[in-house]
Amino acid sequence: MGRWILHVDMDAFFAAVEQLDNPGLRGQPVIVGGLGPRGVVSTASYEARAFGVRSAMPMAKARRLCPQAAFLPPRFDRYEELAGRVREILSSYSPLVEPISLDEAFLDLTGTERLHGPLERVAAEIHRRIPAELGLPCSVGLAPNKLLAKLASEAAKPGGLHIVREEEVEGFLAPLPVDRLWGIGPQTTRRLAERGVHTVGDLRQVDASLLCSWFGPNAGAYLWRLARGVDDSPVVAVREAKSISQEVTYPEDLYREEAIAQELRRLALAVAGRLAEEGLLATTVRVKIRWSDFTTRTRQVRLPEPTDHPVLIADEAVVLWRRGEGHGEKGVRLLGVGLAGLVPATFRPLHLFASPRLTEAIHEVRSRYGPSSLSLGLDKGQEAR
DNA sequence: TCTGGGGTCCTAGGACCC
DNA sequence: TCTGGGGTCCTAGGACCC
Repeated sequence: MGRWILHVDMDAFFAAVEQLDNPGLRGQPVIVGGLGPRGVVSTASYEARAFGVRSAMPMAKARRLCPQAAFLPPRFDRYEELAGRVREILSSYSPLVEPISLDEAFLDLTGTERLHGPLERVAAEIHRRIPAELGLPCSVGLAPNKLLAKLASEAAKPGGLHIVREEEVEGFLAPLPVDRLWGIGPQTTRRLAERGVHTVGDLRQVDASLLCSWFGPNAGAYLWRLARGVDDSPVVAVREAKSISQEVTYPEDLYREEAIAQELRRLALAVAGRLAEEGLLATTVRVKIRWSDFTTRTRQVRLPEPTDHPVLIADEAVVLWRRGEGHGEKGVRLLGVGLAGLVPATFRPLHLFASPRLTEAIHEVRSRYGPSSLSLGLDKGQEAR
C-alpha cells in the first residue's frame, strides 16, 4: 500500500516572523541569531542570503558580509506560538503530525482522500492556507515517504509546492548532490567524494556490498536505501524526550574553579527545573566541557536511582567536573549539564533519602524568585542535602 | 571568520556475568 | 597450558539534524 507524506518547511522562519511583526523590516536583510561576540546566525532572510549570509555562520562574518542588515536576537516564545498555529492547520488534515523543529513538520496523509479529496488538492490548500492565515511563506513537498517529501519541499523553495510521484523518484534523485540526503553530512560526503561518488545517481551505481565494506553493514545498507529513495520510517506524532540539557558558550573563557563550579550548579538547577516541569526523573547526569581550543569532552554518571533533586544533580555535575584531568592553562569556553535515562516521576523511589519536601521547596523558591535565586547558597550543597 | 544550542542515533571498548 | 563465548550495562566520542 502506497503512502503519501507531506512535508512543510517554513521559509527563513525566524527572520520571516520578525518581518511579519515589524513591517519596516519587510524587503530588508534580517539576521536572527546570537548577538554576543561568539554568536552564530540562526536564520537569515532571503534578502540577507543574497549577501552570502547563511545559517550557522559566525555573526562576526555575517556583519562583515551584510553590515546594513537588522541584527536581532531570537524570540522563541513568538516562534513557538506561530509554529503551534501551523501545527493546528496541519492537524485539520490528519492526526499524524510530526514536528521536526519549530519550522518543519511531516504529515501522513495516507488514506485521507475520502475525507479531504485528492491529495494534490490538499497539498495545494495547505500551501495556500499557511501564508494566507499566518502571513508567513512556506514550502511544501508531497511524496511517498518522509525522505522524498523533505527533498520535495526543498526543491520547492522558496515558497513553492513540489510533488514527487513513485515513477518520478529515480529521475528526481539522480542529479542531487549526496549531501542533500538525510543523514549524509560533511564527513560522509567527503568519504564518498574520495571514492568518486558525488550525486545520488553516482551513489546508486555502487554495489551494496561495496558500500558495506566502506561504511560498515548498517551505514552501508542505509546508504543503499537512501540512493533509491527507499524510506519506510513512520510519521510519529508523539515522541518522548530521551534527554534534557542546557549549555552556554561564555563570551569570555572561564578559568576560576569557583566560577566554573557555580556555573555548573546554575545549569544543573535549570535542567532539574525543566525535568520537574515535565514530570520526569533522570538516572544519568552528564557534563559537557568545551575548552578554549574547541576540544570537547563529556563525562557522565549513572545514579543508583532516578531523581529530580536539584541539589543532588548539581553536586553530581560538580563531581564529574572535578573528576577530569587537570585543565592546565586552557580556559573553559562552554559548559553544559544534561540529564538522560528519563522516566516518569510516578516511578519515584519511595524512601526518604531525597526529601521531596526539599525538592519542592527549591522549586518553589526558584519559581518565585527566579532561577538564579539559589545559586550562591548551593555552594554548600552537601550540607543542604 | 574561529566555530550556538537543542537534540537523536550509532559505535566501540571494558566490566561483569553466566 | 596461549588463554571461550555470548549478552548486557556503562561510558565516551562522534556524525548528524534543525
